[in-house]
Amino acid sequence: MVQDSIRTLQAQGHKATKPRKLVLEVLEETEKPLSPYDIKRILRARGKYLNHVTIYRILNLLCSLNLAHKMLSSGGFVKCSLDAIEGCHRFMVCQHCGAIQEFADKELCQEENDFAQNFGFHTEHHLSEFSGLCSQCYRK
Amino acid sequence: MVQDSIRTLQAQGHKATKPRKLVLEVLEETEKPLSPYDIKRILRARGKYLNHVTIYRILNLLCSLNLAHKMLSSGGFVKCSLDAIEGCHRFMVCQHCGAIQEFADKELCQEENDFAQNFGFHTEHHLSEFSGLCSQCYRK
DNA sequence: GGGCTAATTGTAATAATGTTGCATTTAGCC
DNA sequence: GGCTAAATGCAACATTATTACAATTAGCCC
Ligand SMILES: [Mn+2]
Ligand SMILES: [Mn+2]
Ligand SMILES: [Zn+2]
Ligand SMILES: [Zn+2]
Repeated sequence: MVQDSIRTLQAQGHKATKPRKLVLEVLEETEKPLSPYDIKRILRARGKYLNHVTIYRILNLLCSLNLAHKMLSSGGFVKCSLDAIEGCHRFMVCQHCGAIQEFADKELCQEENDFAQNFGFHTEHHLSEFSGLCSQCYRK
Repeated sequence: MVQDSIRTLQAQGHKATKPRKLVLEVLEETEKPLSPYDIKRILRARGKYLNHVTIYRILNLLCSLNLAHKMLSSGGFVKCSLDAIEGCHRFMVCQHCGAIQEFADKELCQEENDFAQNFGFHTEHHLSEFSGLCSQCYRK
């Protein structure tokens, strides 16, 4: 919910501005990764004008608060729906329809940590992205 | 080894050109993610001049043959050292020194496939990146 | 509600990154 | 050593991203 994100913003001392609400709404409705200029175009089509500099700044802020995430493969931004496990960002991306599905799994984190440990590597953050077909697209 | 990559190139019907060797050498020596323009700068400092368009094209080719990989988090390119499991690209990145370590693990792939299956998602490709500290940097 | 002020946004200019079409060069082959 | 398809270079352009500073606004106080 956009409203939840707004509350988190305010709880951290940031203002609930109109541009921030607009960006959050677009991300929430679209449910697909969007570039800053995608967001600008979508808003323009609705008669709302945001400067691209503003959009960049808003996306940076949202990511720093884990309210949005920059997709690894495409570089597009999505709204985070889960309270991610600290430093862990995982998504499935349908390569047919583009829909994304966020997920989290403590066990997977643990196994990855153990695995890396074998290399002497001390893991702090996990990023992972699966691409494939969502259930709807797979049926076809 | 650069020589291995060159052989793979030729085996696939591509030419072993001087620019391709230069790009492979830089990637191999550096062992850190590099942008196309990073590569251009490094070569220029050595008195070698490659057009950025050429570098883009070489990196595209190398990635399409799985001889290089575009890092998820930074967008930089690295030389692949392993014959990756089909459609699976995994790296650890030291957030202190920037060194990267490629890895592969069939079991992890299987677990991820199973996990996604619970969402009805049919996984084809796995991308993952851990960030943390390599053994050297961790000791300090 | 109306003013105050720090936070936020807009503007303009610039930098960095990436792409395209076509001329020129070169690797691999005979 | 020539031939030719493949690869590279060049020029122009398009897109994406950042910076400095001016204008606006959200949240707060009264
Ligand atoms: Mn993230
Ligand atoms: Mn790859
Ligand atoms: Zn789908
Ligand atoms: Zn390190």
